[in-house]
Amino acid sequence: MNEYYPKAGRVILHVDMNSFYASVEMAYNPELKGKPIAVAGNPDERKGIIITCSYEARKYGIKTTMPLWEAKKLCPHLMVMGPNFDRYRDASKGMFDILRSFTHLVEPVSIDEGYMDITDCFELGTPIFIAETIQNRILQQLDLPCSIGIAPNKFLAKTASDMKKPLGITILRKREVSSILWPKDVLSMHGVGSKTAEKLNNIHIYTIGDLANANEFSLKTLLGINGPRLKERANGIDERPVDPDSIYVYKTIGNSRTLPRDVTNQRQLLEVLEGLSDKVATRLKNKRVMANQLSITIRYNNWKTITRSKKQTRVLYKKEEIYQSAKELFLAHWTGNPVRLLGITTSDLVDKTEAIAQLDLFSYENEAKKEPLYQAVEALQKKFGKAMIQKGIAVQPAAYEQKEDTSFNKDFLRENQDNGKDTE
DNA sequence: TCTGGGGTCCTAGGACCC
DNA sequence: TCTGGGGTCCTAGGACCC
Repeated sequence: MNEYYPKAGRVILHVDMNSFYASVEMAYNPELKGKPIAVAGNPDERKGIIITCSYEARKYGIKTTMPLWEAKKLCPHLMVMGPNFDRYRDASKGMFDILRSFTHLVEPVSIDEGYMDITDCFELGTPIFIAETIQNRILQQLDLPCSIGIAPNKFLAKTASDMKKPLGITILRKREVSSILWPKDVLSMHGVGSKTAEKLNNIHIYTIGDLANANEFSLKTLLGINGPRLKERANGIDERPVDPDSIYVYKTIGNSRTLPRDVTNQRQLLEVLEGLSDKVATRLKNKRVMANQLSITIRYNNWKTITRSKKQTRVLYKKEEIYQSAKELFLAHWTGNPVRLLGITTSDLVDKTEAIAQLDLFSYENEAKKEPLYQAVEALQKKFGKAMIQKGIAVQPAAYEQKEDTSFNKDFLRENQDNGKDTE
């Protein structure tokens, strides 16, 4: 058990951009301000769903992931545009730069939200003052609105930032949890989706308060380790630290594509896989990582989705290698039915320099150590002392091809076996 | 002419090892 | 004529979030 002192009285902010993509579009083109606008995919490519919409559009009942035609029915004069991801990335960078000008303890969780630990920032002013300053600066410098939650931990800060939108600042203290949080529907809780809510309802847990006071054992049986964790959160307990480095740790990198039409032609599907391989390879390269695991996703036209994965024997990073591996999996598992979506995801990622170092270690050092010559030198060193016998980089890669041989070396080997090296 | 694309974390079963 | 109990790795799928 390592000693862990939960920091007493942390001050955590959760900064959440309001209808981010739509707001960026309005900042970019101010004529859109005050109008019902939406960012959506192209319906001709079967991607016609609402990605984000402005507050004016929300008044009509338009929601994220709603099909475009449905949104148009609710609001015929809705202004729809395609996504401009470069703009959103730039705006996101601008926002996080502002946050980091207050403290380095900033943890981005997505393109438009992040946590800050401002416990030690008292010299900058009170938490509310800091939050107001951040909000004003983002509004003035980027013309973008955000909401901020202030609380003693991440869960409460996240919950608080959700309570006033747009341009809200909300404090949620732990002692207010029972009066403010407990009356709410469990489904409204962060981390509880429709499936979990349904399970909870089945055992007569309907509100966050019900969850907070539920039997821990029943929750564990029902939801696994997530059960007790949700109960803790419902009681306002959450000791996760704000980790500014979490964004640098990539767990998976993947790309997927919904095809404009269902495809049954194998050649066409392989072409799509090739394109995806190219994208994934580029992203691996940009992030300077290599992958030990690759999985493909096939979604059929009946919406049935399968994933098939394979642990790799060699680290992947080149487009060709990724494609070969993906192709193999695809051909082994594709039923021949019409395909709606294809995806490639790489995981078990390792830092490129480390991966290369490991490769080198494997191909040079380990192989070298198997070399009779290398072992002979070691044996000599043991006998006469390292100072007397220079080892250096004596073994050339070409020497690997040598047959194992020479009784001369084996003698040294035998001598060494008695030296009590534990095997196994 | 329903239902995007990027992720994280967890579970569960089987293989395999000690 | 009997078969325990860990642990880890691999694979597939599901829930959830923005």
